[in-house]
Amino acid sequence: MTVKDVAKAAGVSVASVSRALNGHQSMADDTRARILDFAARMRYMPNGAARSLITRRTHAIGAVLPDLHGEFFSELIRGMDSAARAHGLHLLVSSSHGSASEAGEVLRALRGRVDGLLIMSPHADADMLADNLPLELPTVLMNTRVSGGSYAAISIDNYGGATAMMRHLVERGYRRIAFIAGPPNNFDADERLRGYRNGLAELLPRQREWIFPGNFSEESGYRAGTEIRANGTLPQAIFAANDTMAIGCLFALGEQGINVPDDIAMTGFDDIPIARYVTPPLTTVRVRIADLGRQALEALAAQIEHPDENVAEPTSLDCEIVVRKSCS
Amino acid sequence: MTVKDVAKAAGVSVASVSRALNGHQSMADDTRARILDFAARMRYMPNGAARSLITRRTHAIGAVLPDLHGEFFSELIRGMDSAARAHGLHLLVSSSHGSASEAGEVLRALRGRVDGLLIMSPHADADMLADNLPLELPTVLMNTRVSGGSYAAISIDNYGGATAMMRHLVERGYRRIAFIAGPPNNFDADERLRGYRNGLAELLPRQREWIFPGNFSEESGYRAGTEIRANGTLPQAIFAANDTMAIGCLFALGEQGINVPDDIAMTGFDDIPIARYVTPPLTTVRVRIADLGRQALEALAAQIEHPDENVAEPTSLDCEIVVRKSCS
DNA sequence: GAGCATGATGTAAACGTTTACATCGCTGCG
DNA sequence: CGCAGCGATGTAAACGTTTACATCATGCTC
Repeated sequence: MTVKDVAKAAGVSVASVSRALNGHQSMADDTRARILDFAARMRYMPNGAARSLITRRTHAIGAVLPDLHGEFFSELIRGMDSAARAHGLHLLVSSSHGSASEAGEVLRALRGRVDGLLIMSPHADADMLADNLPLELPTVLMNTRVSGGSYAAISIDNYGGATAMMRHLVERGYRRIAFIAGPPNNFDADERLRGYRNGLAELLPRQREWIFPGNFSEESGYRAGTEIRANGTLPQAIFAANDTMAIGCLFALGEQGINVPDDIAMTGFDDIPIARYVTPPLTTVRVRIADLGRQALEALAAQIEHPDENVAEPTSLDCEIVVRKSCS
Repeated sequence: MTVKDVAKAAGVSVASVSRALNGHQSMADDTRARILDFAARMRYMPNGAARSLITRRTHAIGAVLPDLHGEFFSELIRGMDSAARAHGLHLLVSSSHGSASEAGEVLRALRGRVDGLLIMSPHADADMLADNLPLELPTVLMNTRVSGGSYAAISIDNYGGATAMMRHLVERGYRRIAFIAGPPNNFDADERLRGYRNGLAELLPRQREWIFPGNFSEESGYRAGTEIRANGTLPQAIFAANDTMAIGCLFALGEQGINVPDDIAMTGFDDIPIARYVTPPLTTVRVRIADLGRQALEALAAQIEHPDENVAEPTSLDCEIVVRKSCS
């Protein structure tokens, strides 16, 4: 079923069929109606690849993500998707590239398939992008440390959120505050850690840092929770670099009979939907994840529609503390 | 940057460039190396649209989903994605089509962009599919009531899981069992409801049905939880049609000082990752969601690779009861 | 040394669209 | 009547690949 078949059936040229389908103006109304009728009857559907080839538009945008695990990405994709469909764009998701070379391959494979790229990847540094991105391909970087000029970037204000949380904990009277870190070399994780460290140094200069390793997974939070007694004295509060770890940790504490918030306060980061449903409900830093996705897509769409304009300044999304019962 | 530019630079024909890039056999090793070298230096990346046009392969598959909310879809997409990348396929996700016509549009828009389709949609009945799907496009239906022949289908054994849960509750001695239903006209929701009803009728013929409306959202579970006292006597157990509602309900019960499982037992369906982290941990029906996605994609890939073979019989994925503390 | 098989490379058609340009037939005006 | 102008339609080029087929050089066999 191609445009030719429809043309032959309707007794017109391919150009007319194309014009009828794309709603061009200078056409006799009855001709258009007849063509559309034939097209519908024949179940003709234009071939996207052929169309993309000539129009240089695919109406698809690629989202390159580090992972798809958990509610964070679910929310992120949801935000992107809703904005995408508002712009008539499709969303191509790609994920879990362990290495920079794998991430590079993904990027290269997307050439000619998408009109723009949304990239969130620990491997996305300036060199890697330059190596693997076609020039002139609209791109928005999310939560990345690459900055300065050539790409648009949008981030969560991880640092601001983490310091705000530290301030909150200190105001509530907590002093011995431990931190469960995210994966090394992860932008968000690093920024949150930096917020913890600087917050501690500024607000409680006497206190030592107390950091458990983690990798954003429930399991790593759980592990941190089981090691909490290891060096004798308990912390008064634990600040996990994301909610998922906080929940894993909460679970481990529960198993040991440690009461939250009476024995230890617990806080997280992200405010994933279930944070309010765990026991006790989790005090956390709200990140409007879906908004992040939505705004990133909007920025990308703007770039696609106005390719000549300069790329926008890096934007960052404010966070806000959500107080619940996990922190008295 | 096209194949022509590379050819010119390397002083060969476009055919040679194409052959070098695609690893064809009959080529002098040094020629190939030289071409590859030029291609790399010039940052040449083949245009996917052009390639698709001639090869009739896009290496993309479309996932048409009803929604993207919550961990269910996150897991599903993750399962699909991991299988997809194992087959060298990209995943195009599309979601939240409220109406049949909107869903139809999505399907049509995918023509020529994908090698196959994974469809999970309440609107996907036989007619609608016939109207909007190009003939011969490999398709796998997920959790749908359409059956019988023309399309491959893979489902969760919702009915079996729900009856198994009823059996479990009855064995534990619960008699007054309420059910929080999912959205009307949703295949999974209907099957689970059917499991509750038939289970009740068979195992406890004396007991009346007790059904709260819901729509799979936390909020609707919460609402059901607040109405639990409405008709005087409390149920002994509540079986929610999915975990998300069970968690919302748990939260509402907690607010009213109703103890789970001592006052009321609570069970869900899906075993989403956080089900084990709520308090009390949720007894539920485990559905291997990621596996569902993975197997659907495998079935689709098989269809794509062997288009001549008959479509496989509808498959269904067994569920299993996961006993946790929410049900003594 | 002629003929031939073989392997390397080039030429050009094909994929299914869109669109610039050409053509054609009217209408209306001088 | 002739011609400009215009609206409707057709023709064909272009998009960037892949690949069937043609060509060509090489080396081998007899």
